Amino acid sequence: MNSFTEENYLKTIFHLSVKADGPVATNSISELMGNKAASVTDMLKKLAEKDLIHYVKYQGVSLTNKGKETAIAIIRKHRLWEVFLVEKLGFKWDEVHDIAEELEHIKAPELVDRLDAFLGHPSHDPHGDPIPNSHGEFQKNEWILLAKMNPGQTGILSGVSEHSTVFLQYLEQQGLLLGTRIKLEEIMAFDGSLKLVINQSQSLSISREAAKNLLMLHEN
Amino acid sequence: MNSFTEENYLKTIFHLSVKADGPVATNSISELMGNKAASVTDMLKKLAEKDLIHYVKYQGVSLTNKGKETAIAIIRKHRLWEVFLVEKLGFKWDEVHDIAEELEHIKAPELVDRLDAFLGHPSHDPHGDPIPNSHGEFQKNEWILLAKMNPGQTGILSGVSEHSTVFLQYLEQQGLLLGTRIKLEEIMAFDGSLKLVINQSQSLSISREAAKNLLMLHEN
DNA sequence: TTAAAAATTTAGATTAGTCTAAATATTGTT
DNA sequence: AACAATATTTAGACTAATCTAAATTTTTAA
Ligand SMILES: [Mn+2]
Ligand SMILES: [Mn+2]
Ligand SMILES: [Mn+2]
Ligand SMILES: [Mn+2]
Repeated sequence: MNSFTEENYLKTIFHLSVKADGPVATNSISELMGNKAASVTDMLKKLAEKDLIHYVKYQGVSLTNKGKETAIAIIRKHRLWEVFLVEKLGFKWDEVHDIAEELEHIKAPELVDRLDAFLGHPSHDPHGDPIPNSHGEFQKNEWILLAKMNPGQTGILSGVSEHSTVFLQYLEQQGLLLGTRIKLEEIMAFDGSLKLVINQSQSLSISREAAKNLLMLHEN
Repeated sequence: MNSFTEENYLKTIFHLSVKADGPVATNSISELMGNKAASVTDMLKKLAEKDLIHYVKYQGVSLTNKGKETAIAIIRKHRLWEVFLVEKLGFKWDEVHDIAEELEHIKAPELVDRLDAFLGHPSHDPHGDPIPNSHGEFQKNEWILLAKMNPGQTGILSGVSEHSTVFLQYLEQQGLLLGTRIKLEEIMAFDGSLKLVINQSQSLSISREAAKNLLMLHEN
């Protein structure tokens, strides 16, 4: 069995692999996990030893099939627990990420599938991320960053790429919930901030920083 | 914050304190936890340092108020999760102890009380043990061991003092569920085994070993 | 009341995961 | 191509939790 720590490394490597399409760099893992690069190197050796990653000194890493399966299983648990916390226990979407960070490491093999059934096999977590099924399959969302859209375009806010409480509370305060229709009116030349119209009525301005974490689906 | 390991020691010491009324011996902790006595001594020093136990070299330990509160909080979580697993996820009572052993260490402070409310503030876990409330209060059950009863006496099976899967499956197979009315007919002179009548109809024989783990309430 | 047995603690070692500082390899730039 | 900057790895050290073997204390019982 893998330790709590090994699982967190695998999950981090998985998330980084999705973005960058080459191998994942030691430093990027170090940065995302808040560990020093030297510590990361030690762990990479151990994960390679266990056939969870492909590791070539100085050349970065990628997940083996075994490693990918393991990572996806953890992500599945994380997202199912987030649904549980919001749907059943009444937590708000900005309160559940850290709790799920603990719950995702519970090992009991029966538990996940029973939880999934209890929740009615949800397809997405409270932040819009797809939940892998028990075979590890899940659809890739056709998301486009709000920050990449052009003035005049419209879309539905369907996900967030940052799960921190501060960010999610900010969104809620601005009325930016998942499912909100957003029209990008204008991009300010001065600071790149975005002028929006939400739900065809309310107008609102947000920073480019914020827009980089908002995932949109085109209407159709 | 206390580590996973420290929490398990506190819980073990609490359970041992309930039985033996003097201080708890190093060896008894060692035996129950499956660790060597030398390891226990190391941990006792650490727990004493953190004011969770009273520890006098060679004289055994007892919990401080702080230690007792901590232990009860963990037991509360353990028992609530067991109820969740049985009531909501459909696990059987013999499958949940080990899973709860993991879940009891989840730290999120909001979680417990929300779970408690979601479950409708249950008073007992699936094995008949009382669940402490959020202030750490819980009634002591007036249990008597089946093995201590006399022939002719009748009672309701209300708890078990052993939570292992093998034992619980054995009980289920014999039709010995919580709530069953049991009349003790006779104690065999040869091996001390007990002849029972359950629910006023079915007759059944069990070992003294089994009877030592069955907790009865007198009818009234 | 003293010697043997049992319980407990100490000493010294090991493993996982982390760190800092130093060494080495890779990449980018003149 | 050579040097500087950056990225990565190695070396050596630390903490938490465990172990074995040896030393010490307490208990039992002759
Ligand atoms: Mn999350
Ligand atoms: Mn995690
Ligand atoms: Mn239990
Ligand atoms: Mn535990």
